[in-house]
Amino acid sequence: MTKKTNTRTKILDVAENAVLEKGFEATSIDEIVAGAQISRSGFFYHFKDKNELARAMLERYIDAENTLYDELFSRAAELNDDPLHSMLIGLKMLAEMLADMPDGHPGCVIAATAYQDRLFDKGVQDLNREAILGWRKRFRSMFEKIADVYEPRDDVNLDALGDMVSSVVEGGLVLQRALRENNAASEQIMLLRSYLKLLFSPKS
Amino acid sequence: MTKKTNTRTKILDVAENAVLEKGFEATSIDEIVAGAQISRSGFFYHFKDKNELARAMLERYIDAENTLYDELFSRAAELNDDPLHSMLIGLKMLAEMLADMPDGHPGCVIAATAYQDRLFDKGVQDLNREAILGWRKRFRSMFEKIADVYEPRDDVNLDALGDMVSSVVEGGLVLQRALRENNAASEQIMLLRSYLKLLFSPKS
DNA sequence: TGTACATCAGTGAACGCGCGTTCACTGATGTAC
DNA sequence: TGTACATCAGTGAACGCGCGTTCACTGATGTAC
Repeated sequence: MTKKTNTRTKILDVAENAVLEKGFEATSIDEIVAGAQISRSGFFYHFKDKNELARAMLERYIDAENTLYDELFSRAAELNDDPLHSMLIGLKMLAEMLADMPDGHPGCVIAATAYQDRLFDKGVQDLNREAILGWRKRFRSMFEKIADVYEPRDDVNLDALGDMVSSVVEGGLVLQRALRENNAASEQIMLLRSYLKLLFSPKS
Repeated sequence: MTKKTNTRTKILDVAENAVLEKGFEATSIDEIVAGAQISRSGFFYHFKDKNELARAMLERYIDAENTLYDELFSRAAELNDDPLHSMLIGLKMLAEMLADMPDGHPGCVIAATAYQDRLFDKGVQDLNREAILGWRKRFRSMFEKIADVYEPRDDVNLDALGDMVSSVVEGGLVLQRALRENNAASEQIMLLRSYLKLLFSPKS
């Protein structure tokens, strides 16, 4: 890793923490450069303005989340061949991961950005949208494989069901933040798991 | 209504719209007073500082949400005596209400505040927390009445299930905002409804 | 009914601080010949 | 191997604008006697 990517990463780390704590607008460049131990102009060497920082943060977050889902559900698929059971294992692992974070998951950059989107240019907003559409597609295709084996016990829109994973994660993290209860998000994911278990359980 | 409450309400209306669009910090007092057609000092006659505006906005939003839930679920109870079916009717009505809003629900003040909580004093954060705990209690007691009649088909934490209503609303609104699809929140509520239907369906 | 005073619902100008951004510059490292 | 030049990864000082907040004031309405 070059020196360049080192400093850049440090800026992004510091900025992400600050933005999750108090929002993008309320996070000053002064504060970021203090945390990253560079000068104000050092920041502008790496990012041409604050909007470009937002885009970079969001891109990095989305990549990390995608990598996490890839690893988690391919690991789950190794543990069980059945599409339903490997999905349930994956969600359990996701819930445990969230619960294991001592001070709770830092929260989701998506939600923080969504509620301040007018501050950003269209590129940042589209990034956000494309990420969620990507997760819809990912989970929808998993649910289709499950539905091929287990006929759903209720008539559901598979796109909406794909979105439900993102929705439950986002909603759970908002709750966790507002309640200051570190297991809120993890419990909501376990309820989503319970729903899928019932929805795809074989008819008796 | 006195002139005082008129102007105050107008300030809150303008502020709420602006905050939902771009966040609290990015909403300037200049912009609020322009929308409410008063002078900057007129604002400070009604609110001693920006933090007091945040508290008032949140209080008003929570009251409105509580009134909405009261009306909706008591209307649903009139339509069907059975606790499960009246719950399902109430959720359907909630989903329809969200779908009927032409430009989508304005979004949730709770989430916007939760992701900027370090900006506010403890009173504002506690208000947020108490509101969600109130909704937990409200829905938990409804689920208890249902569980008395229909034995749940899965072992669920009733507090978490009570939270799930808030979580699905919040998560759905985040999605709706990010996706720019006006029916996202409403569809997520219909999935929650589907879950409750399966969870409390009589064993065959 | 008249007068005196108090409160309400603001106005308008000013202040100072912090913010994002710019600009001229610099020392260390890399590359061409 | 030496020299010249280019690029990289920043520094430090300055700028101007917008922000939240204050303060002295004001005209309209309400209340006491």
